[in-house]
Amino acid sequence: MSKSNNVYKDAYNRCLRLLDETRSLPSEPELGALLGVSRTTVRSILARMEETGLIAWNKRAKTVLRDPRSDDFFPEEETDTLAEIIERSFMRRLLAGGAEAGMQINELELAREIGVGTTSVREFLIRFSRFGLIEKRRNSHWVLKGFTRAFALELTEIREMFELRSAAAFTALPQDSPVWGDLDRLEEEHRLLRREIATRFNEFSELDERFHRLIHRASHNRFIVDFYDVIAMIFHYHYQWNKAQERERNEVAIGEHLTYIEALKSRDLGKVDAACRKHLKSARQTLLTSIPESRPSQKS
Amino acid sequence: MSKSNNVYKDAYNRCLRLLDETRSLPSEPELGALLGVSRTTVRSILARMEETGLIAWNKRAKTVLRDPRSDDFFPEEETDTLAEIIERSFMRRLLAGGAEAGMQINELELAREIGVGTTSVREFLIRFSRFGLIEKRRNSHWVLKGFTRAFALELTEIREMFELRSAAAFTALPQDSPVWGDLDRLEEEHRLLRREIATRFNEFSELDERFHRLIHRASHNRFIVDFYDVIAMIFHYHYQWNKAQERERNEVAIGEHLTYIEALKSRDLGKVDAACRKHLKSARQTLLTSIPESRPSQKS
DNA sequence: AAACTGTTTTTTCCCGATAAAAGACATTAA
DNA sequence: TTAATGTCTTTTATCGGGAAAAAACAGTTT
Repeated sequence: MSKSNNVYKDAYNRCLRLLDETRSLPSEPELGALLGVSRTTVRSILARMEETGLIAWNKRAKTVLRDPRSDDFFPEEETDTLAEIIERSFMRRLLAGGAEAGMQINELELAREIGVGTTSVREFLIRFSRFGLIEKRRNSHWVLKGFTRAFALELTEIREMFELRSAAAFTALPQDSPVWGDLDRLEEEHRLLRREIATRFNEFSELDERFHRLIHRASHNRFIVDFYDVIAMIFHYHYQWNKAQERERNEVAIGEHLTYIEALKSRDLGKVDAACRKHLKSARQTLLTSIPESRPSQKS
Repeated sequence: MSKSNNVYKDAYNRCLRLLDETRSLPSEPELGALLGVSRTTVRSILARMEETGLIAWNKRAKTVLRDPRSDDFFPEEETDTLAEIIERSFMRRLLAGGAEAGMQINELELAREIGVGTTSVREFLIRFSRFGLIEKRRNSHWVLKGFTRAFALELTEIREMFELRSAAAFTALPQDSPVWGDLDRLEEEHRLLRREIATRFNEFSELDERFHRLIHRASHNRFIVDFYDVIAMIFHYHYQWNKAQERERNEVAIGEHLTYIEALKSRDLGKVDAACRKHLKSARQTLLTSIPESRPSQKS
């Protein structure tokens, strides 16, 4: 067993949802493009759909025979990539306490615990290292630096630097740039979400990420754009971790975003700067309050 | 053959150089700390040194019997880590032309060409990806983004942002901080190098890196400090690539560094800002001129 | 009893192998 | 003659295994 077929399973599930909408499926290359997989995988999917009586498949004709039932779907947990599985396990350990800074990370132990090969764990750790939470000792183990107050401050310092610059670049974008349309749509989504905040408040984090990524992209700088991955990762887990006053926090953030959007649309640099600073300051505050204050270290 | 013993060979060579200086070697743990390896490796080294008649080894007594000859050393190329070997091969390909942006990178082919396993190549590519020169397509190959003008501009934009901030932080450091001593020593080295610039101009790049790292460290921000790895990597290969007017360029840079150091010591923020800006501007210029202007693309 | 040496266990690093997935080539239908 | 399908080849993702190196443990020496 060398490679799981999660790509196939995930694409299969997504393809099932497509079945509801049409009477017949498009061509193999088209389906591949739609699902983001190769034709090889598309054909495996079609083969199984034929087998389970979902479609009749003869060359170009792929007729839908029946609606998918819930037991046609592969279980959710089988559709995750190994990287996702490892990241989740790792972050659970990291956030579930008992993860003191300085603690060493054992590849073999992690691999055994998660039930995967060491290679995958190694690759994960290498990829993960750019988030600044772990560090490698030459020819030796990894060291946990910890999700500390210092980390949050360093992270937000860069974030503020980058976002202020991106926001300024944003206002300088020509009127016919498609970003203005994107911004209008995001604004609309914000207004919608605010109206239904009572029930949909947990949808904010996804909207938040799309909004900030749009702004960062205006920098046209790959290092700034890529850095948002670090922020997104931290906030992703932060949102899962810190549920205190989630509704209120998100409501406030939506308001700040709308002010920020207005400022961007006015193209008034002073206003943009102020709105951006204000929002980032409160974002930093929320992040900081969610960090469990570690006992003051006995000595330097 | 699963793992080369380059750690042992490299440490052995370094240990040989130690032999010149003393009549007897220190304890095993001490030697390990000195060479940065474990006791296991130290003992392998001692075992071989005894075998080749370099030392007499009996428990604590490790007496030097003769001076090492040049054929006692392991060949240089056997002391490199796999990661170094792969990086060098990869960068040679990248800089030796024929590496158009958009070209796809084949792990298997790279591994075969360099004569290493695919795992090592994969790990290298993952580590290397943070430099922003390559990018991974999900479930598929890597894509070369190319060492282009755009890359250099994006890199230097961040560099300038980070260094200006670090330099400002530097001036705010208390008088009793050890960095002022470090700075004095670096200044002395600069003066020395300037005096002997005619013969030692190629030693500048190493001094340059130490100087800028010292400044970046003052930011106390891991993301800023880590980003210098990207700059160092690019400049490392840039120095090997672009030898045009190396002496002149380095002489100018030394002058700029000295002004910059004076400014830091004066703790006058305005002066620091000006000196830093001036130096970074000329550094950017040198980098830009070394980039082969690619033919304007036929169409978007 | 502190610091060393001798020995054993564990972990890291790296390869080769294999199934999944992508990609290329050949063939056929509209 | 274009765009699909059918078939074959190559590449990627992942595992298990084994040597190098680190780390832990036990026994000695000063």
